[in-house]
Amino acid sequence: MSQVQSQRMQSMCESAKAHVDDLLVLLSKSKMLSILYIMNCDKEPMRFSEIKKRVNSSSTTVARRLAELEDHGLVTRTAFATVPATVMYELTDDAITLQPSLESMFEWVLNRADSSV
Amino acid sequence: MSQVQSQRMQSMCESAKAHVDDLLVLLSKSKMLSILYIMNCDKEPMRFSEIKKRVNSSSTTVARRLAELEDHGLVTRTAFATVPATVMYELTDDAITLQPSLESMFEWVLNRADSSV
DNA sequence: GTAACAGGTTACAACATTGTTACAAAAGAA
DNA sequence: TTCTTTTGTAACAATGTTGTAACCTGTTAC
Repeated sequence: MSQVQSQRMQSMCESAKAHVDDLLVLLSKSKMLSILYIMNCDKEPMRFSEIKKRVNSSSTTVARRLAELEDHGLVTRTAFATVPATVMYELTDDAITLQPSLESMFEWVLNRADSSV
Repeated sequence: MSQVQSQRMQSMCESAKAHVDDLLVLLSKSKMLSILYIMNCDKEPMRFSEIKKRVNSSSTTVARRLAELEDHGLVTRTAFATVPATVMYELTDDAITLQPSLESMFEWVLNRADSSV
């Protein structure tokens, strides 16, 4: 850990610790890392059905995860009045800054999964 | 996503996908990222009580997480016959290769928590 | 003999999360 | 008119996870 980070850690007030925990809880929810990773691969806005198909989970869970991401300002939701409905989800700039970490973490996961087969 | 990764994704057999999911589920368990991060900061072997204190969780949960990490070959557990007992946990080389991702992810989390106060 | 310590385990009740099923809206196609 | 589509939501039972409280080991100190 760098000295700057260490100092920041130590000087952090309770409310910031709560925010850190909050974010870690968010990121630790089921399928959350996958959703963020998938959306970061294709930088384009993505439809609900496409996300659902790629993470291979129920509508309920995907809808919940996307709502939580929206609540935290990590995705934007845009609905188009087509028939049938079209809804696009897009990562915010803040979420995009998480990309290097995600990519590096998934690379580790893929390598480990590979070598364990 | 790089072309190499993309190809690896597509050519992955079902069992590898299962391994990926397994790892993502592991990493998504409560306190797991924190434990890995903390142990990666201090590279030294760490005592159970120290880990427990730093992640601020119950013995039960910390013990469960450490056992899961050991099962996955990400930490080693070494018991010393001192009185009272001393047990040291240490990241394996494999787990240490996850460090850059973790550090970068926690930096993102800390920055976001900071700016949301 | 009993208190204290680290490092747990076990049982269990409370709580959280999941997927399933049913439903809805809106409009164009058959 | 009814079917189809996408994008969800609501209710609910099943399942999973958590912390708490009690207990255990082994040895040294009182």
